[in-house]
Amino acid sequence: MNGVNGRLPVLLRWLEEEQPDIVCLQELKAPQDKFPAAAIRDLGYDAIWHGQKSWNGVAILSRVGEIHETRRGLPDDPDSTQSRYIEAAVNGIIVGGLYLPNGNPRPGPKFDYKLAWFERLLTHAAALLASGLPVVLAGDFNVMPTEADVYRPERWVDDALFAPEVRALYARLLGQGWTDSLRALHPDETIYTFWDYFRNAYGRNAGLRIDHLLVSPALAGRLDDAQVDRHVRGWEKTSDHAPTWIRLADGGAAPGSGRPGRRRKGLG
Amino acid sequence: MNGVNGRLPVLLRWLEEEQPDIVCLQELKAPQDKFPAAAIRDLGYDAIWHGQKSWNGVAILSRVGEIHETRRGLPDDPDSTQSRYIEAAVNGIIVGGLYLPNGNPRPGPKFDYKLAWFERLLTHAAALLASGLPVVLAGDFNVMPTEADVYRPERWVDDALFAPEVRALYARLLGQGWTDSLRALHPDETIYTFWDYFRNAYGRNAGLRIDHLLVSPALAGRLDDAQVDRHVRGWEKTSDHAPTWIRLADGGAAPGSGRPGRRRKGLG
DNA sequence: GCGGTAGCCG
DNA sequence: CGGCTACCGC
Repeated sequence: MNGVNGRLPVLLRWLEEEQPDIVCLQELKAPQDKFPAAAIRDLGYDAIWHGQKSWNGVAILSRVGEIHETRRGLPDDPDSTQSRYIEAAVNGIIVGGLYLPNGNPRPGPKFDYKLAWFERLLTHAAALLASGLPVVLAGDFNVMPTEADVYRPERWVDDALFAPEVRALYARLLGQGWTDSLRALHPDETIYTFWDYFRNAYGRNAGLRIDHLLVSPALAGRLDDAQVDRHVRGWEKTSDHAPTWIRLADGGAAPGSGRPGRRRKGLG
Repeated sequence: MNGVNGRLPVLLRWLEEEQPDIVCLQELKAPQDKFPAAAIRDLGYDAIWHGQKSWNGVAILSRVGEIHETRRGLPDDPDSTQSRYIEAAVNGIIVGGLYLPNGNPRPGPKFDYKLAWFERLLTHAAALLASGLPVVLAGDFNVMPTEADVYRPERWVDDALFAPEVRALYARLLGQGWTDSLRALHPDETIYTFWDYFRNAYGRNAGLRIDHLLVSPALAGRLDDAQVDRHVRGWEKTSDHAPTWIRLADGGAAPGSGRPGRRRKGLG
């Protein structure tokens, strides 16, 4: 979001136009009591959120049934001050919304924190997989997984978003059995989810793919579509991230079976 | 203006709708090189301005001929850091655009500065009158001249905008021979030019008349109309002041002669 | 309340 | 570049 209140008109417009079923938001940049719950509810969305003054902040919205929160914060996190993870059962799926630390500058304590947070995520993700439940992990991972996911890879090798250690952690995560939805459905496409505000990055399409929707094996076969609402990045007063989403076929249906499922998960 | 860049859409809309001939702006709140000259020129206005970072700042615009700057700053001002006065000959008239210090709190150094600035203005105004030229002094004087010019006078008696010393200075100024255009043409009307942003002041019409257009004797006979564009105060993202303007009959014509003059001076 | 500033962060 | 915080001034 880069500020849920500053972007509220953009969020509401996107919700109205796209009517996503379940939404994960990151970077609310708002304290707990400044989350615009009323305006969101007016569009028919239930919401849970974990706010924080100035930084971070994550939320889950749903218009397809109650949100049963399962956790906020990763297990064994020594720093409970940063609101970066929220998880809930919605409509028979576990949804984990996350905002992984940026980690710059590298090296440094922030980079170390990113690695430690990522390790805790791996541990929790393994537990989620072990449960056998249908799970989506969605959010800003602050990692470009491969050279295909960044406009000029050579300029990013020393950056915390593209560092070998970080890419290795992402690879280990996928190695657990998660499916990177966007890449799975578009193996050879240039896909970006983020364009920074400077130097006309969006106009030049100098972007990054750092927002990911990982699905557990129980859901991989139901992946029906996965896209980025790129045009939203061109709106006035918009976030530097574009909404990224998947559509899941109804439980049990095979992918490409022709009929789009009703369930859909976006993030912004 | 309360920020010429933050209010640029409002300014441009008002210029387009009303097409004033000559305009004085106060409280630009922009450094010299951040004045939006291009956008203003695109509407057909020439401009001179004296910017200042964060505070004050005055400008004169004209669409009726060249602006021949005659001074910026009052004579003998020991503090050249505050941009509060700009003066030019335009279309045969001397236009002095001013932003008199607010002066609160009273007593205090800011109040003393207001009195000193006002005294320097009196001295310069006397010189202008002595010249015999047609002169308009226009701007935010930060004075309600009488009890008729403020919503609840009793609440303002200790305020720097209504203090006896300040009203006395304004009375001395008028005593030199200037005509307070708005009051001259509307002796018994409640006229406000400013409504603060708090407590729904505009909705309650809890306003002040602090923006004045004083004309020299050479122009007093040509006063044709004098009004406040009150509705502008109701626009989105608008200034706390409303544009205030006079219309002058063509040189030599008597007031109320039936045919409106072309010349008009606004301020905002 | 609503401008402007600065520093922080990304 | 553009959120956030905080402060300042009116």
